[in-house]
Amino acid sequence: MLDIRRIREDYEEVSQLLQLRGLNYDLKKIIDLDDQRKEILSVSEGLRHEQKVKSKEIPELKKQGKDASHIIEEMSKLSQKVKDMTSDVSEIEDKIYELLLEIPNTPDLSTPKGDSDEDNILIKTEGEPTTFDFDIKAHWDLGEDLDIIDFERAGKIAGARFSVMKNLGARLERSVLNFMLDLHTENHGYNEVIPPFMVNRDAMIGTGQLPKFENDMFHVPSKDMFLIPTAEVPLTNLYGGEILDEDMLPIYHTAYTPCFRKEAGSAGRDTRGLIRQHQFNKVELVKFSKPEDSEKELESLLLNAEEVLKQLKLPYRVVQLCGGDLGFSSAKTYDIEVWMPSYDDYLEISSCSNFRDYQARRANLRYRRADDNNVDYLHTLNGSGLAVGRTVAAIMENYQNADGSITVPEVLQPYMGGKKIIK
RNA sequence: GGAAAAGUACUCAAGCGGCUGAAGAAGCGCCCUUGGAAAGGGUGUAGACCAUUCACGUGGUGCGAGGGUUCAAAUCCCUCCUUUUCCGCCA
Repeated sequence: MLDIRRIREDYEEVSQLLQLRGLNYDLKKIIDLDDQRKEILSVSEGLRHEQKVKSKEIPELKKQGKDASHIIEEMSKLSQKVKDMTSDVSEIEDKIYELLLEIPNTPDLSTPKGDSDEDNILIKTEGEPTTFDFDIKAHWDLGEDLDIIDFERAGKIAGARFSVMKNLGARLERSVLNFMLDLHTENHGYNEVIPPFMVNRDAMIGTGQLPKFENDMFHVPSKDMFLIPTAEVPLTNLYGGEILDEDMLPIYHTAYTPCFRKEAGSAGRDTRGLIRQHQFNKVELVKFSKPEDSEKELESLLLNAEEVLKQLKLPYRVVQLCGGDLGFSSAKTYDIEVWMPSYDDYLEISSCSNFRDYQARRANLRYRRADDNNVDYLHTLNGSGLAVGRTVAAIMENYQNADGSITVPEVLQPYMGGKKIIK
């Protein structure tokens, strides 16, 4: 969440940055409440002080065998007043907190204005869209024809937007995620984690999914827990409430997890194939960095994610998201989009974001600086490295052959038991 | 899921409702001793957050979390969380 002091002191700047998102937020109300809070607080703290000093007289009097009832009576009134004011203060604090939770992060200055992906800025393009000298198939047709994906039976046991991977399809999925994890741990310096796939409410608030987007999440009522929509949630909250030493930073984590999303509001979109599922696999990259380093950490994170596509020799491009497309908690996001032949277009396969101190404030992630021993919020970043299901789909489509078979990308062949082709 | 015990500062640990805005130990800082170190002696030592102040400072909060009782809570009551042990179930 935003620092309330920053909202007060840089009111104009914060408002203008938020306008890049194309929506208006009522910051004045927060400031008004904060004014109220301060006013009541200073009075109640004065009374509290009086209460503490005076109540010391009671045991003194009692020790001397004197009657203390008049002081006790007086204290009783004072105590009630303090209690009332304290609860007023905490009521206002709760309100402020609730309002702050609803305000998204301020976009980076470089963020283009705009309200759809058409306003995103093209950063770079790698490779050319794949060309074919035959009629191509979409990955869902390839999958069924090769008997490596079964959508119908998935519907039977779970419903729409689920899939069953089988045979070499299951093997391919596993190969892809192992390849990604190996690349990031062995070449890019990430430490592997297997986190819980369900988290509590606090964790979901910490990264910004709650309270605003509860409808998009799968909820387990009996435990009031949520199926994770991304490994970002458990990983980013890993050090919640802690104060890390500066020499621990930066911390790089990578994790494979399934991700669960209701995809509410996307009815009718991408209904076929692996693109938009209620459950999909993803390898996530998460970084904790010092504030002054987060900008360059985002660039290297992006390169780490790109490297997967480079090694798989899949054509892609990178865009910077405009204000309207930017995620709630993010200050700056690059999307990597892979060439998807059946779409005849690029499709998002990774989102790499710098959240700066926004999530750190929510999740209470801090570190102690070595030079002056002061405590400060650290910065969090994350990116998909990559979405596994979409990567599998992209491989299937880009590597398809005229006879309906699929060539296995070279770097995956060791993971596929040496197999060079799926047919 | 059932039963029991426990959660106090970086760590260990004491704590009869007011003398605990938290004993003691260890650790760490500084000083003495020493040629230098160790040992020994002395001495200092919550962290974080909030308010206020130009600042030194002052005030508030804090004993797993949140409520409650009381003039007053680490201490009494309730709920929850975590850890350990035992039982049950289970990959």
